[in-house]
Amino acid sequence: MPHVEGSMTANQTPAARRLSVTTEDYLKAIYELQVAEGVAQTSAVAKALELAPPSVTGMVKRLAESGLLQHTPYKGAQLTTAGRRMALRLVRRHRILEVYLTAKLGYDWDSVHAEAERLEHAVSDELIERMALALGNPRYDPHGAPIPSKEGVVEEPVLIPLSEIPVGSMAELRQVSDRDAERLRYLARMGLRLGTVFEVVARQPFRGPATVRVSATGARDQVVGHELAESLGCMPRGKEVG
Amino acid sequence: MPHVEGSMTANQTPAARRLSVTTEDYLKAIYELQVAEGVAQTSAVAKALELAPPSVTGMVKRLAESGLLQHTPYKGAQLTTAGRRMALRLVRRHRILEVYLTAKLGYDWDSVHAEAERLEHAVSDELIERMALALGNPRYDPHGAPIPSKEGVVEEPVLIPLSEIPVGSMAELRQVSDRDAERLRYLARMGLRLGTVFEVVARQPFRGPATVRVSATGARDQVVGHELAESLGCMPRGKEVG
DNA sequence: TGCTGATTTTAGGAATGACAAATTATAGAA
DNA sequence: TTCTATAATTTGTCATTCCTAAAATCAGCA
Repeated sequence: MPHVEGSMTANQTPAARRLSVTTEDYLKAIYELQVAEGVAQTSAVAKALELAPPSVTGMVKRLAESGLLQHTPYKGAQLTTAGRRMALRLVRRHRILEVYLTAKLGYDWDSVHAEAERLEHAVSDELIERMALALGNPRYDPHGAPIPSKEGVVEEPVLIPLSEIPVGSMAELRQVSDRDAERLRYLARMGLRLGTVFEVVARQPFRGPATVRVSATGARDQVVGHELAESLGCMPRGKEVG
Repeated sequence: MPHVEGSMTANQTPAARRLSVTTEDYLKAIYELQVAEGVAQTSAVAKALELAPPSVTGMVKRLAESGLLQHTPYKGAQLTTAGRRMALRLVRRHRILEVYLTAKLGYDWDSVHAEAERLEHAVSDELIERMALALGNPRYDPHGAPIPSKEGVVEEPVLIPLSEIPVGSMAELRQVSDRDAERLRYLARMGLRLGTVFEVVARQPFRGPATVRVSATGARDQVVGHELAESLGCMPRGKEVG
Protein backbone atom coordinates (compact mmCIF):
# COMPACT_ATOMS: atom_id res chain seq x y z
CA MET A 1 0.00 0.00 0.00
CA PRO A 2 1.67 3.17 -1.17
CA HIS A 3 1.30 6.15 1.09
CA VAL A 4 1.26 9.76 0.09
CA GLU A 5 4.14 12.07 1.06
CA GLY A 6 3.44 15.77 1.16
CA SER A 7 0.41 17.26 -0.54
CA MET A 8 0.37 21.00 -0.79
CA THR A 9 -2.03 22.63 -3.15
CA ALA A 10 -2.33 25.83 -1.11
CA ASN A 11 0.30 28.23 -2.43
CA GLN A 12 1.30 29.91 0.82
CA THR A 13 4.14 32.06 -0.42
CA PRO A 14 2.84 34.30 -3.19
CA ALA A 15 6.18 35.46 -4.58
CA ALA A 16 8.44 32.45 -3.95
CA ARG A 17 11.64 34.49 -4.12
CA ARG A 18 14.68 32.72 -5.57
CA LEU A 19 16.51 30.58 -3.04
CA SER A 20 20.29 30.24 -3.09
CA VAL A 21 21.86 27.03 -4.35
CA THR A 22 23.06 26.39 -0.81
CA THR A 23 19.55 26.74 0.60
CA GLU A 24 18.22 24.35 -2.02
CA ASP A 25 20.88 21.80 -1.13
CA TYR A 26 19.96 21.95 2.55
CA LEU A 27 16.24 21.61 1.89
CA LYS A 28 16.69 18.62 -0.35
CA ALA A 29 19.09 16.88 2.03
CA ILE A 30 16.76 17.46 4.96
CA TYR A 31 13.78 16.22 2.98
CA GLU A 32 15.59 13.05 1.98
CA LEU A 33 16.70 12.40 5.54
CA GLN A 34 13.16 12.86 6.78
CA VAL A 35 11.92 10.31 4.24
CA ALA A 36 14.70 7.85 5.05
CA GLU A 37 15.11 8.29 8.80
CA GLY A 38 12.09 10.19 10.02
CA VAL A 39 14.18 13.06 11.38
CA ALA A 40 17.02 15.18 10.05
CA GLN A 41 19.79 15.40 12.63
CA THR A 42 22.52 18.00 12.38
CA SER A 43 25.27 15.45 11.96
CA ALA A 44 23.33 13.55 9.30
CA VAL A 45 22.79 16.73 7.30
CA ALA A 46 26.47 17.60 7.72
CA LYS A 47 27.48 14.20 6.41
CA ALA A 48 25.07 14.35 3.46
CA LEU A 49 26.32 17.79 2.38
CA GLU A 50 29.95 17.16 3.36
CA LEU A 51 30.04 20.09 5.77
CA ALA A 52 31.12 20.57 9.37
CA PRO A 53 28.28 20.29 11.92
CA PRO A 54 28.50 23.92 13.13
CA SER A 55 27.88 25.11 9.57
CA VAL A 56 24.67 23.11 9.56
CA THR A 57 23.50 24.45 12.90
CA GLY A 58 24.00 28.00 11.66
CA MET A 59 22.26 27.46 8.37
CA VAL A 60 19.38 25.54 9.93
CA LYS A 61 18.74 28.46 12.27
CA ARG A 62 18.62 30.83 9.32
CA LEU A 63 16.28 28.54 7.40
CA ALA A 64 14.02 28.38 10.44
CA GLU A 65 13.90 32.18 10.51
CA SER A 66 12.89 32.15 6.83
CA GLY A 67 10.03 29.83 7.67
CA LEU A 68 11.29 26.92 5.59
CA LEU A 69 11.69 24.58 8.53
CA GLN A 70 11.26 24.23 12.26
CA HIS A 71 14.26 23.71 14.44
CA THR A 72 14.14 22.07 17.86
CA PRO A 73 17.65 22.54 19.31
CA TYR A 74 19.46 19.25 19.88
CA LYS A 75 16.55 17.39 18.26
CA GLY A 76 16.73 18.12 14.58
CA ALA A 77 14.97 19.95 11.77
CA GLN A 78 11.54 19.47 10.25
CA LEU A 79 10.47 21.08 7.01
CA THR A 80 7.45 23.34 7.03
CA THR A 81 4.88 23.17 4.25
CA ALA A 82 6.79 25.86 2.36
CA GLY A 83 10.08 24.06 2.85
CA ARG A 84 8.68 20.73 1.78
CA ARG A 85 7.17 22.27 -1.32
CA MET A 86 10.57 23.64 -2.32
CA ALA A 87 12.29 20.34 -1.55
CA LEU A 88 9.80 18.36 -3.61
CA ARG A 89 10.30 20.76 -6.49
CA LEU A 90 14.04 20.02 -6.30
CA VAL A 91 13.45 16.28 -6.11
CA ARG A 92 11.18 16.44 -9.16
CA ARG A 93 13.79 18.38 -11.07
CA HIS A 94 16.53 15.98 -10.14
CA ARG A 95 14.61 12.88 -11.14
CA ILE A 96 13.22 14.26 -14.39
CA LEU A 97 16.74 15.34 -15.31
CA GLU A 98 18.03 11.85 -14.59
CA VAL A 99 15.41 10.29 -16.84
CA TYR A 100 16.06 12.82 -19.59
CA LEU A 101 19.82 12.43 -19.57
CA THR A 102 19.49 8.66 -19.60
CA ALA A 103 16.78 8.41 -22.23
CA LYS A 104 17.82 11.21 -24.59
CA LEU A 105 21.53 11.73 -24.17
CA GLY A 106 22.89 8.28 -23.55
CA TYR A 107 23.93 8.61 -19.93
CA ASP A 108 24.26 5.47 -17.81
CA TRP A 109 22.43 5.11 -14.53
CA ASP A 110 25.71 5.43 -12.64
CA SER A 111 26.73 8.79 -14.11
CA VAL A 112 23.49 10.79 -14.19
CA HIS A 113 23.34 11.64 -10.51
CA ALA A 114 26.26 14.06 -10.43
CA GLU A 115 25.11 15.87 -13.56
CA ALA A 116 21.52 16.22 -12.29
CA GLU A 117 22.80 17.40 -8.93
CA ARG A 118 24.28 20.51 -10.55
CA LEU A 119 21.57 21.10 -13.15
CA GLU A 120 18.66 20.93 -10.72
CA HIS A 121 19.61 24.37 -9.40
CA ALA A 122 19.85 25.98 -12.82
CA VAL A 123 16.89 24.73 -14.85
CA SER A 124 13.62 26.64 -15.05
CA ASP A 125 10.26 25.11 -14.27
CA GLU A 126 9.47 25.50 -17.94
CA LEU A 127 12.45 23.43 -19.05
CA ILE A 128 11.60 20.66 -16.60
CA GLU A 129 8.03 20.51 -17.86
CA ARG A 130 9.22 20.41 -21.46
CA MET A 131 11.53 17.53 -20.61
CA ALA A 132 8.77 15.72 -18.73
CA LEU A 133 6.47 16.13 -21.71
CA ALA A 134 9.11 14.89 -24.16
CA LEU A 135 9.49 11.82 -21.94
CA GLY A 136 5.76 11.16 -21.62
CA ASN A 137 5.60 12.24 -17.96
CA PRO A 138 7.64 9.41 -16.45
CA ARG A 139 6.72 8.20 -12.95
CA TYR A 140 10.06 6.77 -11.88
CA ASP A 141 13.67 7.82 -12.35
CA PRO A 142 16.39 5.45 -13.66
CA HIS A 143 17.03 4.19 -10.13
CA GLY A 144 13.38 3.44 -9.47
CA ALA A 145 12.69 6.47 -7.30
CA PRO A 146 9.21 7.95 -7.78
CA ILE A 147 8.97 11.39 -9.38
CA PRO A 148 6.88 13.97 -7.48
CA SER A 149 4.15 15.64 -9.52
CA LYS A 150 4.27 19.31 -10.45
CA GLU A 151 1.92 19.91 -7.54
CA GLY A 152 4.34 18.32 -5.09
CA VAL A 153 2.72 14.96 -4.52
CA VAL A 154 4.80 11.80 -4.48
CA GLU A 155 3.91 8.21 -3.78
CA GLU A 156 6.66 6.49 -1.85
CA PRO A 157 6.10 2.81 -2.58
CA VAL A 158 6.64 0.52 0.38
CA LEU A 159 9.66 -1.59 -0.49
CA ILE A 160 11.60 -4.12 1.51
CA PRO A 161 15.41 -4.12 1.56
CA LEU A 162 16.97 -7.22 0.03
CA SER A 163 18.58 -7.76 3.42
CA GLU A 164 15.14 -8.49 4.87
CA ILE A 165 13.68 -10.70 2.16
CA PRO A 166 13.28 -14.19 3.69
CA VAL A 167 15.46 -16.97 2.37
CA GLY A 168 13.57 -19.08 -0.13
CA SER A 169 11.23 -16.36 -1.36
CA MET A 170 11.30 -14.34 -4.53
CA ALA A 171 11.36 -10.63 -5.10
CA GLU A 172 11.83 -8.01 -7.78
CA LEU A 173 14.48 -5.27 -7.60
CA ARG A 174 12.56 -2.01 -7.68
CA GLN A 175 14.79 0.79 -6.39
CA VAL A 176 18.48 1.45 -5.75
CA SER A 177 20.30 4.41 -4.21
CA ASP A 178 21.73 6.76 -6.84
CA ARG A 179 24.41 8.09 -4.54
CA ASP A 180 27.34 5.83 -5.31
CA ALA A 181 28.23 5.42 -8.99
CA GLU A 182 30.70 2.63 -8.26
CA ARG A 183 28.02 0.62 -6.52
CA LEU A 184 25.65 1.07 -9.47
CA ARG A 185 28.27 -0.14 -11.93
CA TYR A 186 28.88 -3.16 -9.73
CA LEU A 187 25.17 -3.99 -9.66
CA ALA A 188 24.95 -3.72 -13.43
CA ARG A 189 27.93 -6.08 -13.84
CA MET A 190 26.19 -8.59 -11.58
CA GLY A 191 23.10 -8.50 -13.75
CA LEU A 192 21.02 -6.80 -11.06
CA ARG A 193 18.89 -4.16 -12.74
CA LEU A 194 15.50 -2.62 -12.01
CA GLY A 195 12.85 -5.22 -12.67
CA THR A 196 15.22 -8.14 -12.19
CA VAL A 197 13.40 -10.98 -10.42
CA PHE A 198 15.43 -13.22 -8.15
CA GLU A 199 15.23 -15.75 -5.36
CA VAL A 200 17.11 -15.42 -2.09
CA VAL A 201 18.68 -18.85 -1.78
CA ALA A 202 20.80 -18.26 1.33
CA ARG A 203 21.86 -15.71 3.86
CA GLN A 204 24.80 -15.76 6.29
CA PRO A 205 24.14 -14.72 9.88
CA PHE A 206 25.68 -11.74 11.74
CA ARG A 207 24.93 -9.23 8.96
CA GLY A 208 26.47 -11.54 6.45
CA PRO A 209 25.92 -11.61 2.69
CA ALA A 210 22.88 -12.99 0.91
CA THR A 211 23.03 -15.34 -2.06
CA VAL A 212 20.52 -14.58 -4.78
CA ARG A 213 19.59 -16.55 -7.88
CA VAL A 214 18.56 -14.44 -10.85
CA SER A 215 15.72 -16.26 -12.57
CA ALA A 216 15.96 -14.82 -16.03
CA THR A 217 19.60 -15.37 -16.90
CA GLY A 218 19.96 -19.09 -16.38
CA ALA A 219 20.31 -19.45 -12.63
CA ARG A 220 23.47 -17.47 -11.98
CA ASP A 221 24.00 -17.22 -8.24
CA GLN A 222 25.32 -13.93 -6.89
CA VAL A 223 26.59 -13.05 -3.44
CA VAL A 224 25.45 -9.66 -2.15
CA GLY A 225 27.06 -8.09 0.93
CA HIS A 226 24.78 -7.04 3.77
CA GLU A 227 25.37 -3.31 3.45
CA LEU A 228 24.70 -3.35 -0.28
CA ALA A 229 21.61 -5.51 0.28
CA GLU A 230 20.26 -2.91 2.72
CA SER A 231 20.27 -0.31 -0.07
CA LEU A 232 18.27 -2.40 -2.54
CA GLY A 233 14.52 -1.81 -2.39
CA CYS A 234 12.56 -4.91 -3.36
CA MET A 235 8.97 -5.94 -3.97
CA PRO A 236 8.19 -9.47 -2.75
CA ARG A 237 6.87 -11.81 -5.47
CA GLY A 238 4.99 -15.07 -5.24
CA LYS A 239 6.79 -17.92 -6.99
CA GLU A 240 5.58 -17.92 -10.55
CA VAL A 241 5.42 -20.67 -13.03
CA GLY A 242 7.98 -19.78 -15.64
CA MET B 1 37.22 37.19 -45.06
CA PRO B 2 36.59 35.59 -41.69
CA HIS B 3 39.28 36.07 -39.12
CA VAL B 4 40.20 33.75 -36.32
CA GLU B 5 39.56 34.74 -32.70
CA GLY B 6 41.65 33.04 -30.06
CA SER B 7 43.54 29.88 -30.78
CA MET B 8 45.01 28.20 -27.76
CA THR B 9 46.18 24.67 -28.08
CA ALA B 10 48.78 25.04 -25.34
CA ASN B 11 47.10 24.02 -22.09
CA GLN B 12 48.84 26.41 -19.69
CA THR B 13 46.92 25.66 -16.51
CA PRO B 14 47.26 21.95 -15.79
CA ALA B 15 44.43 21.59 -13.28
CA ALA B 16 41.94 24.24 -14.40
CA ARG B 17 40.32 24.51 -10.98
CA ARG B 18 36.60 25.25 -10.90
CA LEU B 19 35.76 28.93 -11.29
CA SER B 20 32.85 30.52 -9.48
CA VAL B 21 29.71 31.39 -11.40
CA THR B 22 30.53 35.03 -10.80
CA THR B 23 33.99 34.67 -12.29
CA GLU B 24 32.54 32.93 -15.32
CA ASP B 25 30.04 35.75 -15.80
CA TYR B 26 32.79 38.36 -15.72
CA LEU B 27 35.01 36.47 -18.16
CA LYS B 28 32.23 36.00 -20.66
CA ALA B 29 31.07 39.60 -20.43
CA ILE B 30 34.62 40.88 -20.87
CA TYR B 31 35.20 38.55 -23.79
CA GLU B 32 32.05 39.72 -25.52
CA LEU B 33 32.91 43.36 -24.97
CA GLN B 34 36.37 42.79 -26.40
CA VAL B 35 34.85 41.24 -29.52
CA ALA B 36 32.25 44.00 -29.89
CA GLU B 37 34.18 47.10 -28.82
CA GLY B 38 37.83 46.13 -28.75
CA VAL B 39 38.20 46.95 -25.06
CA ALA B 40 36.25 46.12 -21.92
CA GLN B 41 35.75 49.26 -19.86
CA THR B 42 34.67 49.08 -16.23
CA SER B 43 31.39 50.85 -16.88
CA ALA B 44 30.58 48.63 -19.86
CA VAL B 45 31.17 45.49 -17.81
CA ALA B 46 29.06 46.94 -15.00
CA LYS B 47 26.23 47.61 -17.42
CA ALA B 48 26.44 44.16 -19.02
CA LEU B 49 26.32 42.40 -15.66
CA GLU B 50 23.96 44.89 -14.02
CA LEU B 51 26.41 45.71 -11.25
CA ALA B 52 27.77 48.92 -9.77
CA PRO B 53 31.14 50.06 -11.17
CA PRO B 54 33.06 49.66 -7.88
CA SER B 55 32.08 46.01 -7.78
CA VAL B 56 33.62 45.57 -11.21
CA THR B 57 36.85 47.35 -10.31
CA GLY B 58 37.25 45.10 -7.30
CA MET B 59 36.52 41.90 -9.16
CA VAL B 60 38.70 42.83 -12.12
CA LYS B 61 41.62 43.33 -9.78
CA ARG B 62 41.06 39.90 -8.28
CA LEU B 63 40.79 38.31 -11.72
CA ALA B 64 44.04 40.02 -12.70
CA GLU B 65 45.72 38.51 -9.64
CA SER B 66 44.45 35.07 -10.70
CA GLY B 67 46.06 35.57 -14.09
CA LEU B 68 42.82 35.48 -16.05
CA LEU B 69 43.14 39.03 -17.37
CA GLN B 70 45.36 42.08 -17.42
CA HIS B 71 44.14 45.27 -15.90
CA THR B 72 45.43 48.70 -16.83
CA PRO B 73 43.83 51.08 -14.33
CA TYR B 74 41.51 53.61 -15.98
CA LYS B 75 41.98 51.86 -19.32
CA GLY B 76 40.13 48.59 -19.07
CA ALA B 77 40.63 44.84 -18.93
CA GLN B 78 42.13 42.41 -21.42
CA LEU B 79 41.80 38.67 -21.11
CA THR B 80 44.96 36.58 -20.94
CA THR B 81 45.22 33.34 -22.88
CA ALA B 82 43.91 31.45 -19.84
CA GLY B 83 41.02 33.89 -19.43
CA ARG B 84 40.11 33.76 -23.09
CA ARG B 85 40.15 29.98 -23.05
CA MET B 86 37.68 29.94 -20.17
CA ALA B 87 35.50 32.58 -21.83
CA LEU B 88 35.37 30.66 -25.09
CA ARG B 89 34.42 27.53 -23.22
CA LEU B 90 31.49 29.46 -21.74
CA VAL B 91 30.50 30.87 -25.11
CA ARG B 92 30.56 27.39 -26.63
CA ARG B 93 28.37 26.07 -23.83
CA HIS B 94 25.92 28.91 -24.15
CA ARG B 95 25.51 28.54 -27.89
CA ILE B 96 25.31 24.75 -27.95
CA LEU B 97 22.66 24.98 -25.24
CA GLU B 98 20.71 27.50 -27.31
CA VAL B 99 20.73 25.22 -30.34
CA TYR B 100 19.78 22.19 -28.25
CA LEU B 101 16.89 23.87 -26.48
CA THR B 102 15.59 25.23 -29.77
CA ALA B 103 16.01 22.07 -31.81
CA LYS B 104 15.10 19.42 -29.25
CA LEU B 105 12.82 21.05 -26.71
CA GLY B 106 10.77 23.50 -28.73
CA TYR B 107 12.15 26.76 -27.39
CA ASP B 108 11.80 29.89 -29.51
CA TRP B 109 14.79 32.03 -30.40
CA ASP B 110 13.57 34.76 -28.07
CA SER B 111 13.38 32.62 -24.95
CA VAL B 112 16.51 30.45 -25.10
CA HIS B 113 18.99 33.08 -24.00
CA ALA B 114 17.88 33.33 -20.37
CA GLU B 115 17.73 29.57 -19.94
CA ALA B 116 21.19 29.03 -21.49
CA GLU B 117 22.60 31.83 -19.35
CA ARG B 118 21.88 29.85 -16.19
CA LEU B 119 22.64 26.40 -17.54
CA GLU B 120 26.04 27.30 -18.98
CA HIS B 121 27.48 27.38 -15.46
CA ALA B 122 26.05 24.02 -14.43
CA VAL B 123 26.59 21.67 -17.37
CA SER B 124 29.64 19.43 -17.62
CA ASP B 125 31.91 19.32 -20.65
CA GLU B 126 30.61 15.83 -21.25
CA LEU B 127 26.99 16.94 -21.45
CA ILE B 128 27.84 19.71 -23.87
CA GLU B 129 29.70 17.30 -26.13
CA ARG B 130 26.81 14.86 -26.02
CA MET B 131 24.44 17.64 -27.01
CA ALA B 132 26.76 18.81 -29.78
CA LEU B 133 26.97 15.26 -31.10
CA ALA B 134 23.18 14.81 -30.97
CA LEU B 135 22.88 18.02 -32.99
CA GLY B 136 25.50 17.07 -35.58
CA ASN B 137 28.08 19.57 -34.30
CA PRO B 138 26.30 22.77 -35.30
CA ARG B 139 28.39 25.77 -36.35
CA TYR B 140 25.94 28.57 -35.54
CA ASP B 141 23.48 29.20 -32.74
CA PRO B 142 19.82 30.18 -33.36
CA HIS B 143 20.79 33.85 -33.59
CA GLY B 144 23.52 33.22 -36.13
CA ALA B 145 26.44 33.52 -33.73
CA PRO B 146 29.31 31.14 -34.50
CA ILE B 147 30.01 28.34 -32.02
CA PRO B 148 33.62 28.04 -30.81
CA SER B 149 35.16 24.60 -31.20
CA LYS B 150 36.03 22.42 -28.23
CA GLU B 151 39.61 23.63 -28.67
CA GLY B 152 38.55 27.25 -28.32
CA VAL B 153 38.69 28.42 -31.91
CA VAL B 154 35.91 30.55 -33.36
CA GLU B 155 35.50 32.21 -36.72
CA GLU B 156 33.87 35.59 -36.31
CA PRO B 157 32.37 36.25 -39.76
CA VAL B 158 32.70 39.83 -40.94
CA LEU B 159 29.16 41.15 -41.14
CA ILE B 160 27.82 44.60 -41.90
CA PRO B 161 25.07 46.15 -39.78
CA LEU B 162 21.83 46.75 -41.65
CA SER B 163 22.30 50.42 -40.77
CA GLU B 164 25.32 50.51 -43.09
CA ILE B 165 24.02 48.57 -46.08
CA PRO B 166 23.75 51.08 -48.98
CA VAL B 167 20.30 51.99 -50.23
CA GLY B 168 19.46 50.02 -53.34
CA SER B 169 21.56 46.98 -52.54
CA MET B 170 20.58 43.57 -51.26
CA ALA B 171 21.71 41.64 -48.24
CA GLU B 172 20.96 38.59 -46.17
CA LEU B 173 20.24 38.68 -42.43
CA ARG B 174 22.92 36.55 -40.82
CA GLN B 175 23.09 37.39 -37.12
CA VAL B 176 21.04 39.14 -34.44
CA SER B 177 21.74 39.93 -30.81
CA ASP B 178 20.21 37.40 -28.44
CA ARG B 179 20.05 39.86 -25.56
CA ASP B 180 16.58 41.29 -25.89
CA ALA B 181 13.74 38.78 -26.23
CA GLU B 182 11.20 41.50 -27.06
CA ARG B 183 13.33 42.64 -29.96
CA LEU B 184 13.59 39.08 -31.28
CA ARG B 185 9.83 38.59 -31.15
CA TYR B 186 9.40 41.87 -33.03
CA LEU B 187 11.80 40.77 -35.76
CA ALA B 188 9.99 37.46 -36.13
CA ARG B 189 6.65 39.27 -36.48
CA MET B 190 8.15 41.45 -39.22
CA GLY B 191 9.26 38.37 -41.13
CA LEU B 192 12.94 39.07 -40.53
CA ARG B 193 14.63 35.77 -39.73
CA LEU B 194 18.12 34.39 -40.25
CA GLY B 195 18.63 33.82 -43.97
CA THR B 196 16.00 36.35 -44.98
CA VAL B 197 17.15 38.22 -48.11
CA PHE B 198 16.02 41.81 -48.51
CA GLU B 199 16.70 45.03 -50.35
CA VAL B 200 17.26 48.35 -48.61
CA VAL B 201 14.92 50.61 -50.54
CA ALA B 202 15.29 53.78 -48.46
CA ARG B 203 16.97 55.28 -45.43
CA GLN B 204 16.14 58.48 -43.55
CA PRO B 205 19.02 60.76 -42.59
CA PHE B 206 20.14 61.68 -39.04
CA ARG B 207 20.18 58.11 -37.75
CA GLY B 208 16.70 57.60 -39.12
CA PRO B 209 15.00 54.31 -40.00
CA ALA B 210 15.69 52.17 -43.05
CA THR B 211 13.00 50.73 -45.28
CA VAL B 212 13.63 47.16 -46.40
CA ARG B 213 11.81 45.03 -48.92
CA VAL B 214 11.77 41.33 -48.17
CA SER B 215 12.18 39.52 -51.47
CA ALA B 216 10.65 36.19 -50.59
CA THR B 217 7.32 37.19 -49.15
CA GLY B 218 5.86 39.22 -51.99
CA ALA B 219 7.51 42.62 -51.59
CA ARG B 220 6.36 43.61 -48.12
CA ASP B 221 8.12 46.80 -47.10
CA GLN B 222 9.23 47.08 -43.49
CA VAL B 223 10.56 50.10 -41.61
CA VAL B 224 13.47 49.34 -39.28
CA GLY B 225 14.62 51.89 -36.70
CA HIS B 226 18.27 52.89 -36.71
CA GLU B 227 19.14 51.38 -33.37
CA LEU B 228 17.56 48.05 -34.26
CA ALA B 229 19.28 48.13 -37.67
CA GLU B 230 22.65 48.54 -35.96
CA SER B 231 22.15 45.24 -34.17
CA LEU B 232 21.41 43.23 -37.33
CA GLY B 233 24.49 41.61 -38.89
CA CYS B 234 24.12 41.28 -42.63
CA MET B 235 25.99 39.73 -45.55
CA PRO B 236 25.81 41.85 -48.74
CA ARG B 237 24.34 40.01 -51.73
CA GLY B 238 24.54 40.72 -55.42
CA LYS B 239 21.13 41.15 -57.03
CA GLU B 240 20.04 37.77 -58.17
CA VAL B 241 17.69 36.74 -60.89
CA GLY B 242 14.68 35.34 -59.06
C1' DT C 1 21.34 9.97 40.73
C1' DG C 2 25.46 11.23 38.48
C1' DC C 3 29.21 10.20 35.17
C1' DT C 4 30.68 9.81 30.39
C1' DG C 5 30.85 9.97 25.57
C1' DA C 6 28.65 11.60 21.62
C1' DT C 7 26.15 15.25 19.60
C1' DT C 8 25.03 19.95 19.19
C1' DT C 9 25.53 24.64 19.80
C1' DT C 10 28.06 29.04 20.64
C1' DA C 11 31.83 32.09 19.61
C1' DG C 12 35.01 34.04 16.69
C1' DG C 13 36.99 34.46 12.22
C1' DA C 14 37.94 34.05 7.13
C1' DA C 15 36.70 34.28 2.06
C1' DT C 16 33.79 35.93 -1.54
C1' DG C 17 31.45 39.39 -3.64
C1' DA C 18 28.12 43.15 -3.53
C1' DC C 19 27.16 48.31 -2.37
C1' DA C 20 27.46 53.64 -1.28
C1' DA C 21 30.24 57.54 -0.52
C1' DA C 22 34.19 59.94 -1.39
C1' DT C 23 38.34 60.59 -4.04
C1' DT C 24 41.22 60.66 -8.09
C1' DA C 25 42.48 60.21 -13.02
C1' DT C 26 41.65 61.21 -17.87
C1' DA C 27 40.61 63.70 -21.87
C1' DG C 28 38.46 67.33 -24.28
C1' DA C 29 37.21 72.35 -24.22
C1' DA C 30 38.44 76.98 -23.28
C1' DT D 1 47.88 75.38 -19.98
C1' DT D 2 43.92 75.07 -16.96
C1' DC D 3 39.29 73.75 -16.17
C1' DT D 4 35.63 70.47 -16.10
C1' DA D 5 32.71 66.51 -17.04
C1' DT D 6 32.97 61.74 -17.12
C1' DA D 7 34.84 57.50 -15.72
C1' DA D 8 37.37 54.76 -12.50
C1' DT D 9 39.13 53.78 -8.12
C1' DT D 10 39.68 53.64 -3.01
C1' DT D 11 37.65 53.01 1.35
C1' DG D 12 34.67 51.13 4.50
C1' DT D 13 30.38 48.07 5.14
C1' DC D 14 27.46 44.35 4.78
C1' DA D 15 25.51 39.67 3.65
C1' DT D 16 26.44 34.75 2.88
C1' DT D 17 28.33 30.79 4.18
C1' DC D 18 32.02 28.30 5.40
C1' DC D 19 35.53 26.83 9.21
C1' DT D 20 37.93 25.56 14.03
C1' DA D 21 37.92 25.55 18.99
C1' DA D 22 35.45 25.55 23.06
C1' DA D 23 31.30 25.11 25.76
C1' DA D 24 26.77 23.12 26.47
C1' DT D 25 23.47 19.45 26.30
C1' DC D 26 21.59 14.92 25.97
C1' DA D 27 21.18 9.92 26.73
C1' DG D 28 22.62 5.66 28.42
C1' DC D 29 24.56 3.18 32.17
C1' DA D 30 26.51 2.24 36.67
